[in-house]
Amino acid sequence: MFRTNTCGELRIANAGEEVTLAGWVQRVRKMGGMTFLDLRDRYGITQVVFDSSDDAALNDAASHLGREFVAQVNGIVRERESKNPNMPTGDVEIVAKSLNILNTSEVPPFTIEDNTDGGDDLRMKYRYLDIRRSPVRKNLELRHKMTMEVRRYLDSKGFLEIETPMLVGSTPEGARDFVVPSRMNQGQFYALPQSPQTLKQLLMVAGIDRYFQIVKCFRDEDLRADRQPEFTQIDCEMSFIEQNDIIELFEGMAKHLFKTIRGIELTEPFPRMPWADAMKYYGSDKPDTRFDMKFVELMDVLKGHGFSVFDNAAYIGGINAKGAAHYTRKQIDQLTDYVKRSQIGAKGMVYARVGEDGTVKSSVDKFYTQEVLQEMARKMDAAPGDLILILSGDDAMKTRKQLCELRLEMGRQLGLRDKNKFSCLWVVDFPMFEWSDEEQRLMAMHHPFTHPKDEDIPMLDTDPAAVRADAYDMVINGVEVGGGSIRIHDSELQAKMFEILGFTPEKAQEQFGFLMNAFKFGAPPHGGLAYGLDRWVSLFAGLDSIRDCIAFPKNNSGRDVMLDAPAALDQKQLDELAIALVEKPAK
RNA sequence: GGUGCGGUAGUUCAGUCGGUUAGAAUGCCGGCCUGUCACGCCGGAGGUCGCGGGUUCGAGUCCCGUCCGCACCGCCA
Repeated sequence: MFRTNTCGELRIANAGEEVTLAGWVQRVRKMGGMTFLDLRDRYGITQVVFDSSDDAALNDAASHLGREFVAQVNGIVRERESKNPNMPTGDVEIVAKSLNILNTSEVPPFTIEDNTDGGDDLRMKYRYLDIRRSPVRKNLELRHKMTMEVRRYLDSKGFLEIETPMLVGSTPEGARDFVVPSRMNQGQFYALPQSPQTLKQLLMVAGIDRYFQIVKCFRDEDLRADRQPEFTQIDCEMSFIEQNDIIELFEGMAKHLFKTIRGIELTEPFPRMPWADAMKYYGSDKPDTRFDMKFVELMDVLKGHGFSVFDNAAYIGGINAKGAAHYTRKQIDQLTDYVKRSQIGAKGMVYARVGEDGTVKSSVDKFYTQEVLQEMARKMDAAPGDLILILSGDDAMKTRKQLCELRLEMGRQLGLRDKNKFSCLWVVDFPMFEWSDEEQRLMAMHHPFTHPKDEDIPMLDTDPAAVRADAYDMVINGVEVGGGSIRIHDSELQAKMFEILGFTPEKAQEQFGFLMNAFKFGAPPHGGLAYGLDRWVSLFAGLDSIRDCIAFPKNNSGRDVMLDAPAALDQKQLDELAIALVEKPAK
């Protein structure tokens, strides 16, 4: 037998047993006449002891082991003379009888320990070494456990897992496609799916009724800490349902995951917040509701008192940072600089402290009487010790987004964004469309197959920008962990949607004819949802970046630094594909 | 496409106002050590200061360009 046990399982009860372990050399401690070896595998670390008074040659061999050598050790489990309470196997050690070096190793470029000395770049280049570290391995284990629970839950609800193709056609709308040239159809290209959206709808037409798939999706857009060019969705679709059915079923799945993965029992229904409220009170369609600090509009209180910045503003809004009146001038200046950064773009920030005696001291005292400031404080629900921060601007939506950034930063500074606290909600009633300045047309906010709210359908002809959709996002701690919608199942309505989106009937037929044709053959009412697996795992693992729960992620510029991909193709391959590269013109 | 921060020993970093031979920790190599577990002690090796140009008597340090990494904005139905 290659090994009788793993390096994580032996306990005091095993004392006296003869065992064989195999693993990697974590560390060797040479004490002269005796040598301690920490042997590591996926399951843990076990100490092996070599004693020159028992076997001098064996002790010598052990003392020459290098880090990350692969070794097989046979010996007797013994209770330790001095125990290590910090490790699960710390009560025992293996008294070595034999040592077999299965492979040597070069010195690794960074330490294979929980707190490695390696930087991100280096860890990615040697990801196979990084994954030997338990924090990374645990994230992958968590991910595995989550997919198991997802399958268990959805299976119990009658869902079928069905694979859809990775090589599909490119579609307009939405993100840029990754494209794959076709050798057999020269000059033509597949696209990798941004999501199996239309295919799962066709499965509904096919009568599958409840479908899911844990599936890779591809979007050729710039990366972020929470965005990879390939990512995994838990993609679901159901027939003969209403929005509420979907929300309840997938809220059930969220609760199942919280319970089985994090041991958190969520009993209350998740709040459902209309999109308009999310924007009004949080300036975001994915508010972090772990803390309150809602926006309060202050136009009526602060406008018209001779402070020209506010007098000319289209929006004035404040947040109440409870108990933050102790903020120094320097801290407030830093906050001002924060919101004035080009990424946020506020022009300035007004602040007001509520003193212990209840008086309000602001940075714009010369424009406002204490009465006005008191009225503002009342509106803000401010108590002694609170700090009020106010932004204004001539574009209400932009100013709200700036205030949103300020709110999140204050939440962070005040320690209100605890990674072990979870606040879930549904954001519902998204707008159907949003205006694109670049394209000079309405674009689908969710996607072109989203069903408008029944009561808003008449407005498709009169005021399409005001139409709301049967679309919903699940938001946890300010992270959009999933979203979906009721779909259009009527070819007439779908055609109208394409028309509003600026498609000619010919173009719509060319791009989405397969879907509209399918709808002519008895498409059932249907809808669905997709959860972002990477984001869920990151949230449960308390990670700052989804990269940490992906075995082999891409870097900031979409490169796999381990594989050194993407890379140029051989001329022969290009010729087979009939692809000619264009020299980039010099700048 | 844009903004910010970073790039110095294998690794993580420090390096003052531009000034002598560029440092620390850790890792690595050698020696000592029989109860260590971040073992300890002694000794040693290890540098294209990302790359190119400029300013200067003199550049790791200042300026310009460029490459790479990270975070963010745009973008991401």
